[in-house]
Amino acid sequence: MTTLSAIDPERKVRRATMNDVARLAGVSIKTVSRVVNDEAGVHPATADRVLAAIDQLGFRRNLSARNLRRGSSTGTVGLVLEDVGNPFYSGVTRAVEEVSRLRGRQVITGSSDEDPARERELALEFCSRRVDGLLIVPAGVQHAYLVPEMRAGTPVVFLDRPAGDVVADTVLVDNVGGTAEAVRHLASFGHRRIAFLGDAPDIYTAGERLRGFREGCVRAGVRFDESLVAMGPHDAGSVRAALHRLTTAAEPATAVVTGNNRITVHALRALAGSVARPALVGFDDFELADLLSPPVTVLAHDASALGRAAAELLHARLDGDASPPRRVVLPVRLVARGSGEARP
Amino acid sequence: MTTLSAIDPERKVRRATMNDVARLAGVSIKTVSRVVNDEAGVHPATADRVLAAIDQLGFRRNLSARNLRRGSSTGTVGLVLEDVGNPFYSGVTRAVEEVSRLRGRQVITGSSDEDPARERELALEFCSRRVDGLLIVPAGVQHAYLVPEMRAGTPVVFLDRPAGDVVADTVLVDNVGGTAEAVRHLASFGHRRIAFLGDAPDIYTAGERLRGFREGCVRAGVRFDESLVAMGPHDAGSVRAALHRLTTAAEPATAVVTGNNRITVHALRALAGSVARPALVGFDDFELADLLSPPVTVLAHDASALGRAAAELLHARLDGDASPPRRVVLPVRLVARGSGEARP
DNA sequence: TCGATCGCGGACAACGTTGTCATAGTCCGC
DNA sequence: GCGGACTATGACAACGTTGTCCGCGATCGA
Repeated sequence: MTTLSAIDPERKVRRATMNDVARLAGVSIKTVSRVVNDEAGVHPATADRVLAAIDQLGFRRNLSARNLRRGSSTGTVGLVLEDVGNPFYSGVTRAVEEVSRLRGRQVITGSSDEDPARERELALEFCSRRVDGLLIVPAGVQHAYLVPEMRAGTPVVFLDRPAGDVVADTVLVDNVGGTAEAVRHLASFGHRRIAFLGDAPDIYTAGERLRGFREGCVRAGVRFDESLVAMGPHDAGSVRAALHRLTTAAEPATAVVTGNNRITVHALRALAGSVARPALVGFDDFELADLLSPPVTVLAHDASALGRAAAELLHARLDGDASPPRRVVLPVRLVARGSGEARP
Repeated sequence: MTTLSAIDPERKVRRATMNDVARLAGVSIKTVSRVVNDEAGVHPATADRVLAAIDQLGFRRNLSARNLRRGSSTGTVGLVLEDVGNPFYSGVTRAVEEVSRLRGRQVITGSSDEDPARERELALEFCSRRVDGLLIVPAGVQHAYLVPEMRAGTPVVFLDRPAGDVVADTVLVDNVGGTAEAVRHLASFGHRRIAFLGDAPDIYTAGERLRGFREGCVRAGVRFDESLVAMGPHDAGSVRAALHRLTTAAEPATAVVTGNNRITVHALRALAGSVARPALVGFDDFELADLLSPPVTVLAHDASALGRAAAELLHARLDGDASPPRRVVLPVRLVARGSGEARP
């Protein structure tokens, strides 16, 4: 095994083009193209010469040029989400990558950090790169900026949250049904003072989950108390403060529904060590929830399923599916593990 | 707010080009180019006409063509790792994205699933797309295939594991030192029968951590016992089986060092509920480790730091840094939380 | 033996953009 | 009124690739 030097003094070597290969092999550039593309009609001996030249020069065809010339697919898909670092979205990313790979496409990702301007910037940048399609977890509610792109034939699928003002394929999870189920579950154990701790209400999922919470209260015959709702806290400190307020009020909450995985984790950390812990059901499943004590009852839904469904929808569009836009709602399952089963 | 139709009957609209814009605005294509690129020397009135035409046609310049023509940067970076879905790597991805964004580059990712062929395929595919640089978590040990690319000026930075047979920038964590420290820690609490549960030994990090384990034993005056080493198990079942074997042997292990986050999690799940749990120190930190009971002592290192260091090294190369290849080793910190502090 | 066919290879244009250079018009000072 | 400097714009080629079409020699069928 020889160890090869990485950074050569002879740095500024121009990349070999088909022209260079053709010259070295003593054929025309078109013949090189034929060899590279496995086209028929090249004499084996000629092909060998060409392949040798390709090898010698380290030639690698320029996909930009190819795509430009062919005017067809660039073999890429753009994925705009909130944060690739969040385990939930990284699960989505992985699934999207998986599906796309099977369809011969690469994934370009970008994190919007809940900033609508950044979402737009990323999506349009991807369009400039002529991605074949876009998968977007919307940060904002205005998506008219995508209309020219969609009209130009770039299919767009929204996931996790719907678009504000365009009609397009959308894959969601059952936020309302899930949260309502959490309330029903807690009420069935006798809880009457149930709090909801959610993210900023202008985030679609947060709003929907609050709606589900409200509906769940109505259905379970539990009084919906505005003062038991805290929308917005999503970092450790604010979650801790909100939780403190909710559990030390005059009529304190005996149970809490947390609106997403991050809030759940912050809440668990805030509650660790406290004596009288409220019962808790968290939206989003997370690793090790089963190993905590008490194990955490969650509203589970599958990040992979979400990514897979969205990517498959997108690829169906790319394969020519021109049916009306679809809205897919994936189920949410309550996984009872213990934290939601304590009596008040 | 008007709701706009997504999939039009008038689908097959060709994307507008600068030519179309030029025709509509009644100027030459070059003038459009000037407006799009904010070049000086265009009459404001002309520029307005052009901008109006751009807006009307939904023109968005084709970056493929631009990059082809300019022959310069494509503004992309390729990231090949094992699995974007793994929280550790998604942290890396996020950091890489962050750094790249500040430098004006997009990230294309691909998961190799520990398959060297797939790693190679992905890396070369990225090269065909003319990424400005490559970040690779090697799956295999042969990287000679990258030499032509590196010679052609594509900088490559390896992260988390070194390359097999090329000299290039590399960012690693202190695997040996970390694991040795774990052994020292356990030994200081009186453990003499310490087991190591690692991934397949042909994975670099697994091998290094085993080496660190061995060194740690020597230094701590603990007998290194081959029979207390299990290399390879990395799914729930095999980890459970290995753990069972190690803790029920004639001279059972009283403490275990687990070789990465997945193995740690499987081990914790296998040990949950068992009465006499061995002390445990896991390589890689993970969310909620502090909330388990007992809280899990880990060898922590920062995924973000790893990604950031690698991405910054890469961008330094892209900015012309031609110094000899560097090897950066990031520290590993033992975070004592409880699971490693039980006496035998 | 002659025309038809086939296998192989090449010349050329085009994809959408930008760098270079040219040109027509305007304005200034002397 | 004229040279020169400057402004605004355009014509053209080129980036690296592939599709179209054409040519040349060999082989084949009648």
